[in-house]
Amino acid sequence: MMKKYTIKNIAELAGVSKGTVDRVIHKRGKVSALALEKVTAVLNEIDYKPNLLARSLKNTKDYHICVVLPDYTKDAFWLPCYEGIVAAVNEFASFGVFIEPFFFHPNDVHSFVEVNKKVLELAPDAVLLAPLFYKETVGIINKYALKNIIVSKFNNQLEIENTKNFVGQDLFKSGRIAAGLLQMIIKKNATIDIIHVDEDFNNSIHMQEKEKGFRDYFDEIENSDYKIVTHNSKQSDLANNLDSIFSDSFTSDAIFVTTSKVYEVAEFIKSKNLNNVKLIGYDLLEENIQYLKENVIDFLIHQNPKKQVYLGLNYLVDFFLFNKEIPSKSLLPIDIITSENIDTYLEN
Amino acid sequence: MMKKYTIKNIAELAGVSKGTVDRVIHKRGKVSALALEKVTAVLNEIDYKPNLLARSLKNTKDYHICVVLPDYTKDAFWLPCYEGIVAAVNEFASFGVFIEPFFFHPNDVHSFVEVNKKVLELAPDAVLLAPLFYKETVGIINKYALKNIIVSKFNNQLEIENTKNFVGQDLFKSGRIAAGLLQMIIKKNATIDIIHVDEDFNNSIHMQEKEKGFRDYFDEIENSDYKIVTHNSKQSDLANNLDSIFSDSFTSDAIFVTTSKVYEVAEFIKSKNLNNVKLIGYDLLEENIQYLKENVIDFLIHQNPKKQVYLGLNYLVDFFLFNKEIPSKSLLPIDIITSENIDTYLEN
DNA sequence: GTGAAAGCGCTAACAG
DNA sequence: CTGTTAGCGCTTTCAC
Repeated sequence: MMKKYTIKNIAELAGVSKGTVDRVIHKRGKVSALALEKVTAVLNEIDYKPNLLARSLKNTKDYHICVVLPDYTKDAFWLPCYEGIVAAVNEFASFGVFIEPFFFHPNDVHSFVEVNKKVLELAPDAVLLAPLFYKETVGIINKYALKNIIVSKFNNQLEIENTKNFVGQDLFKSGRIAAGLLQMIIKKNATIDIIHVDEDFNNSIHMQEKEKGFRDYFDEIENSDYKIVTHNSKQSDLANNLDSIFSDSFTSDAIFVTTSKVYEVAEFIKSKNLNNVKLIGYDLLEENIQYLKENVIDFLIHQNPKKQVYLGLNYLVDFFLFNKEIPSKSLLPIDIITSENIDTYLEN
Repeated sequence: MMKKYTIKNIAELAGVSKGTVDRVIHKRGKVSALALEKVTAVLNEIDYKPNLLARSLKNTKDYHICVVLPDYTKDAFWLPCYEGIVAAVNEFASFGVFIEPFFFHPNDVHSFVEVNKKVLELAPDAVLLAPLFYKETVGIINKYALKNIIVSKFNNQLEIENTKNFVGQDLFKSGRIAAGLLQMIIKKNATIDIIHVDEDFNNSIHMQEKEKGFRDYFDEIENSDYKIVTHNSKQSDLANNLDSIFSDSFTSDAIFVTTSKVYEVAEFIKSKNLNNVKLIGYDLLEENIQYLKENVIDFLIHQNPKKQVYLGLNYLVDFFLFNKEIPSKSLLPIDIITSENIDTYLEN
């Protein structure tokens, strides 16, 4: 067990003052060659770890972080993100960090732009945002950059300059995972339908990436002939589309829904008693959990939105308070959820 | 956005001194009714959050935590635990917390006792331990308690008095999860073998709990007749036992291995070309990962030992530094791992 | 180029 | 019972 050193100790050992030690440690210059040498000699001898609490205390500055995300009353997918924010607000308030959520309408570019304008005027220290709309995000991010506001993204991995980091999942892989799971529980060369359910198509890059991964998996299987058909459907047209998927001339063995709207498909399957149709989709919405427990949905893939937001905020806080580096990208594990392990995730 | 208040602010608002405010906040008494009233009035008005950095800085005490766990060179299961320790050591050293690992031999009660004796003499502030041996653990924990050393447990949930908390998983549930996964990929009323592979039987409560959950799941399925046979096998006898499981007169459709030694079974299955036998087991050991990727193992259940240790340590640190409460029990999510999502867990 | 000193917010010791 | 004061470790300002 080694002794703990403070700046004062080092100053004494090197025969200089605390101020000089500090200048050396932070490379602030204005140090004579001799002093520099004496201090570095000591530093090399011992294992000095600055006391991060003290360092941060000195900096009595308050930090302000805004989170820009879709309104969870419009799309329940975003509810856990809000919970992540609430958790972070409580956790970090005691350290002088204020976190504030700002909501936009998930299908309305205009509200996205407006809300970002508002945030821009507030000039917080950092913004964590769900960049649903590519073009508009590019514009707004540049404005943030001009004001030296740090921007982090979560959930949607748009390749954009000037952002500090991204927290989310690898969507291609998540598509492959869905495919791997389905393959295990369906017969060889089955007929599979991919359904992209979304009100608008702002989510389309997301969904396409998942589809690519899904198809990639089945393409790799040798001597096989799975029939995979893709459908784009607005939520409102879904019933019609499903009717035709299960019409006399067609039928489906399994369905992969690329969004959290899988409960809509589950409802249809349950009502039509299509008990043999395998179903896989995304996210732990109330309705999805219900259908999972009833085994209408076989698997859910957990995108962990709460953790995404919390982690994104945590990175920023550690950066501000303790100068910790932020990784440019953190891809979270992709959790497979069944009716059996769901509870262990909900307890959290 | 609300203003941030300090003790000084409150003192001014209440017309008393900082000392008095501190006494009120910490209920240290020795405060006149009038002063008490004035201060509480102010506290009710505003939302005061003490600056935890400052509070902790004042307390210049160093904390010492010992982790007692099996030697990972004897059983690779414990390697990630060690990694969790290393991560925590680096993370928390800057806050004046020293964390030190102590290893015992996983099959040797004696070494467990000896190592705990050594730790006891060091008299750290807290001990995080993997309580492999029930009886001996009870004895040692009482000795820790006498010295006011906080004890936390991880991995093995022995019901023991005088411990601060437990981090681990619900083993019964993990057995059910294994069952649910197998059921999806085997034919109805298949023959299933449960194999408890372990050198000694110190792990037996662990394994039995998993078996209970596993059987519970199949018992619940109506109108079914799955044939489930349990085998206890030392690692050294495993080949013989497997030979008899797959002898002419018997055969198995699926195997559930209740420990991380599933790779031993995988090796057998691969060498005998038993391609149709489904296999599920525990933990992300190198060998297990290899067989998972080759699809010899169908599923692994991830017990997240690294996270268990890190979280256990994190609780202790937050308790020491910031007085955060420690939950008496935290059950981690039970992750389902396939050849497709394994990489997303390894990147971490 | 360097040291001395002040102060971040909180706690604890001490004098009154 | 209460106010003042010193000091945790670090940073920053200000004389010299």
